[in-house]
Amino acid sequence: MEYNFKEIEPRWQRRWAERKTYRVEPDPTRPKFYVLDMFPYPSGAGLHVGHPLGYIASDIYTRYKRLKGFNVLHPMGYDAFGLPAEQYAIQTGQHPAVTTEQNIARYREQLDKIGVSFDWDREVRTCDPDYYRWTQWAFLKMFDSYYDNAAGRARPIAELVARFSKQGTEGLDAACTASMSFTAAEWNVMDEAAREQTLQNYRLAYRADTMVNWCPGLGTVLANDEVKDGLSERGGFPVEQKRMKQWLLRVTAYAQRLLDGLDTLEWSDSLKEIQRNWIGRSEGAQVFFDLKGRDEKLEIFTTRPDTIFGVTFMVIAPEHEYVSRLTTPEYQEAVDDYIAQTKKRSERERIADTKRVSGQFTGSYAINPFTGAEIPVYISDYVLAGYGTGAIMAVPAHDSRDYAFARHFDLPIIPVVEGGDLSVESYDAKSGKMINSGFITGMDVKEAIPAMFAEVEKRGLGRRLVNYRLRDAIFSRQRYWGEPFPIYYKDDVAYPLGDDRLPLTLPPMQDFGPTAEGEPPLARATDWKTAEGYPYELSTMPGFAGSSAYYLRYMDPHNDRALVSREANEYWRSVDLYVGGIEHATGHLMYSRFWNKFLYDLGYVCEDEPFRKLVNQGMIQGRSNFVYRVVGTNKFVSLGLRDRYETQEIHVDVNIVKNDILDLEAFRKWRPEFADAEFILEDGKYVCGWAIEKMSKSMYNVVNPDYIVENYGADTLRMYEMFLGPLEQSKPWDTNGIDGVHKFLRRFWRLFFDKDGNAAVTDELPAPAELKTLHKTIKKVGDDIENFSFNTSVSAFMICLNELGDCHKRAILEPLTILLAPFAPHIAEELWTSALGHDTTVFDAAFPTFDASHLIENSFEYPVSFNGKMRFKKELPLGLTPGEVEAAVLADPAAARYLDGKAPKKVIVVPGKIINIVI
RNA sequence: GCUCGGAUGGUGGAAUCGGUAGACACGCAGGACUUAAAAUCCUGUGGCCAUAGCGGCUGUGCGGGUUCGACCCCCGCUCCGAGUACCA
Repeated sequence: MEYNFKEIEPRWQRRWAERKTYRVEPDPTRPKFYVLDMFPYPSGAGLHVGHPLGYIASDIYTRYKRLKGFNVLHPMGYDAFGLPAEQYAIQTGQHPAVTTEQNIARYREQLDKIGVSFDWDREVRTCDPDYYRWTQWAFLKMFDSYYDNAAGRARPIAELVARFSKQGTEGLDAACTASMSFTAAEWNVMDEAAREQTLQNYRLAYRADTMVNWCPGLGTVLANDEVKDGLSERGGFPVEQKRMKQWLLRVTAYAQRLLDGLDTLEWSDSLKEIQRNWIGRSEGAQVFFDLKGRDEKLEIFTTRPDTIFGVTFMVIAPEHEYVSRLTTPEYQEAVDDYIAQTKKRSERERIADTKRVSGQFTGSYAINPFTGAEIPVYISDYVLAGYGTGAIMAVPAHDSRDYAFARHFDLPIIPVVEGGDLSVESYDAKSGKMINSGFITGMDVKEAIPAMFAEVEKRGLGRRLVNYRLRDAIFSRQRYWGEPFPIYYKDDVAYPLGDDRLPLTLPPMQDFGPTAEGEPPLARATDWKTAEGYPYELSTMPGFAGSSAYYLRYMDPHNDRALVSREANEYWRSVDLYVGGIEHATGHLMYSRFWNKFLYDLGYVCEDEPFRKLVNQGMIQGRSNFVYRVVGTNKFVSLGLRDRYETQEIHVDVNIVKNDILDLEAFRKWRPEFADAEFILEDGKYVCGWAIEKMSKSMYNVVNPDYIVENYGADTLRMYEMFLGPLEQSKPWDTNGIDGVHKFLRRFWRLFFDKDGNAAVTDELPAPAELKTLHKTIKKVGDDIENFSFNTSVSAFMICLNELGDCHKRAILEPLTILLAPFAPHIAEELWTSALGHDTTVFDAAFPTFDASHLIENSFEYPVSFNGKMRFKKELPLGLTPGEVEAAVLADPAAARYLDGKAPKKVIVVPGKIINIVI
C-alpha cells in the first residue's frame, strides 16, 4: 500500500470536524497558551500559496504546545468590514454582505484543506451585529472617558464633570485637543451645548473640525497609516488635505505608554523600531519669543535650544492662527497669494518636491530673547501646522531646511557650533564646541543643551517639553460597509446611545456606493433616525475598529452580556504568540495596543499589553518564467540561444513549465495566438528564463494551494512551505523543490508498511546508533520549534531518515510519529492509528522526552588544524586530559608531516571541538 | 536624507557560543532495475590544478583590522530590500 494522501487527508479532516477535536475550554488544571493568527480580509481572489505560510507556522506551534500538555486557544475569524471587502463588492457589482459571505465560504474551504487546527466554534466576523455590538460598546466607553495625565490612565468623564463644577480647570492635567482654562462658576453657567463643546476637548473619542486625509477616489477620509506617499493604501488613489468635522480617537494620550510598553514585549527589533518612529518622541523645549511692538508672544518648539544664539528668522505654518494677526497691511496681498498657492498644491506634489523652497515674509518681527536681535517672521509650508506649535525658530547654520530657506531669501547665517563648511551646507551634527553663544560659548553641544533648558526655565521663557509625532486617529469613514456609530444628534450636539440600544445595526441598502463630495451613503437611508426622530451619525467606523479587540472576543465569543467575561479573560489573559504580516505595524498593531490599554484602565481586561510575542512571517514571492519570441515572428527561442536573435521577453504561465522546461503542447494551447508557435530548441528542450517577482496574476506566476494539495497533499504543502526558508524572511515560491519533501513522506510511510500494505512495524529492540539518531532528532526538532526555525526542523527529519535507513522498530517509529505530527498531522494520525494500532489521536500523546545519555560515545573525533586550517582528523577516547590529547596528536605521523621537523609554537585544545597547532 | 535588515555553490538555504563553511533539498551528470515510462535505489556534484592513487591551492559582496583561528567581532565602502520622510 502506497502513501495515499488523497484518501487519508479528507478522512482525517472530516473526523476532526465531527469530533470537534480542536475545541477548547478553560481548564484550570492545565497551563494555557494562546496562539493567534491575524484574521484575514475575505477578499475575492482566494488564497495563493503565500497566504497560508503564517497559518501553517502557528498551527505547527499550536500542535506542538498541545503535545507539551498546554491547553491551547487557537481561534480564527474574518475581518469582514471595511474598504477591501467593500471595494471588491463595488467592483463585482454585488452587495458586500453577499460577496463577504461567498468569500468567507471559499476561504474556509481552502483553510480546511490544509488541515489547520482552529477551534471553529469560536469564529468571529467583524460584520456580525453580535460582534460589532462590542465594537460600538468600546467606542461609547471611549466617548465616556478622558485621560488623566497625572494618574497616567483613563477615567470616566463623569469624574471630570464633577471636577469642573467644583474647581473648573484649576490644577487639571488631562489630555486635550487645545488647552482650556475656566472656573467652576463659568462651567456652572454653561448651557448643554457649550458643556458638550468643552467635553469634546477631553473625550477619548471625540468630534473635531481638523485637517484630514481626504481621498476622493474612495470617497472617504483615511487615517495616517492608510496613506502611503500621498496615495491611499487601498486602491492607490490620490489623497488631499481637507478641513472636515470628523470623529477621532485620542491615541496621543497613550503615546508614552505605547512607547514604554514596547520594552516589555518579545517583538522583533525592526517592528519595535517602526512603532517607535511612528510615535516619534522628541525631547525639547517650548520657548516664547516676544513679538516686536505687540503684547503677544510666539510659542515655538525646538530640540536644539543650544543654537538659540544662531536664530536669524522665524517661520510659522501657513495655517497658523497668528498668520492674519502678524501680517502687516503692505504684505497682506503677498501672504494671501502664498496661502492660496500652497492650498492648490496637492499632498502628493508637496511630497514630490520637498527641495523647492518657498515662503513669504509677514512684515512682523520677533525678538531673540538672548541676543535682543529683531528677526523677521516668515510663513512657509515646510513648517507643519500639526507638529509642535506650528512655529519654529530658524537656525540656518545648523539645520539643513533652515539653511536652504536662508540661502533662497538671502537671510543671515550665524554659526554657533564649530564644524562643517557653511558655504556649502549646514552643520547639523549634535556635537562640537559652542561659539558666538554668550554664556554657553566654549561648552560642548552635549553640555550646552541641558544648560540651555535650565536657563530657559530660569528666565521664564518657556519649559522643557516632550513632543510626539503620533496623531489622533481619524475614526469616521464616509462609507457604507462598517460599524454604525452609536451616536445621534440633537441640534448638532452628539449624544451616545444607551448600552441597551446596542447593537445599532447597519440598515440594508441597495445603493451603498460612496460619493466624491463626502456625503456618506447612509444619508440616503431615509429612515436612519432614532425612534424619537433624531438623526444618527452618518459615517461608519474604519476597518481597524473591528480588529482592535477581536483577540479578546475569541476568549468568550458567545457572551451576550460582556465583550469578555472576567473569568475567561483571567484564564486566557493575553496572546502568547501572534503571527502575522509586518504591514500592520503602524495600523492594527498600534490601535489594538491602544484599545487594550484603554480597556485595561477601565478594569475590563487584566493585561496591559495584548500581544506578548509576535512573529512576522515573510512574504512569499513569485517565480516567473519567460519565453523569448523572435521579434516579428511566431518563433520562440530557447534561453541559451536567444543571444543570436533579436527577441522579446514574454511571461509564460508557470503552471505549464517544469524545472524551467516548457511544455510545448500546453504552450500552444495556452493562448490562441501561440497555437502555431514554432520553437528553436537546445538539446531537444525549450529552456525558459526566470525571475523573482511579486506573486500576481499579470505575471502568470500565481500558484494556488488547492493545486498543490491536489497533487502532493496538505502535509507536503505544510512541510514544503516551512522548508522554503526562515519564517520571517521573504523568499520565492518554487514548486520545483517540492518533490524532496513529498519523497520524504513516502519514505516515512514505507517504514510502517511494506509493498503489499502489510504492517511492517516490529517490536525489536533499537540499536544504540538508532537511539542516538532518534534523540538527536528529538532535541533538534524541539529546539527548532521553540525558536521558530521550522525550515531546519524539516531538514532534521530528512537527516534522521537518511541515518535510520530501513528501520521498522516501534520504539523508534512511535516517538518519530509524534514528533512529525505538528508538521504533517494527517499522515501522523493515520500511522498512529492504523500502523501503530492506537485507538486515540496522536495529539493525546506526549511529546517525546529527550535523553542525552543516548548521544554519548566512548570516543571523539578531533579535527586537527594547523594555523587554523583544517588538515586531518584524529579519533581519541573520551576523558583524556588536554595534555594527553596534545601528546597523542603530536605523535601522529600526519602531524609530523605538517610540522616538517619544526617544534610547534603553541597547541590549543578545545575539548569537544578542535585542536589547533600553531607552527 | 534618516532608521532598520540583508549579501554564502547552478537554485532555496545550513553552520543557534569566534573552532571541520556549503548540512538538508532541488537541479545537473553518470549508473542499477525496466520492453519502455513512471516510481525506487546507488555514485558524483563550490572553483581551479592534479588524477592510477595520495593530494594541493583557493573560496562566504569589496578593502583593511583584531585573533592561533573570522560567514560570525571592529573600522571603511559597494549593492539590494523594508520602513519613514520637510517632525524643528
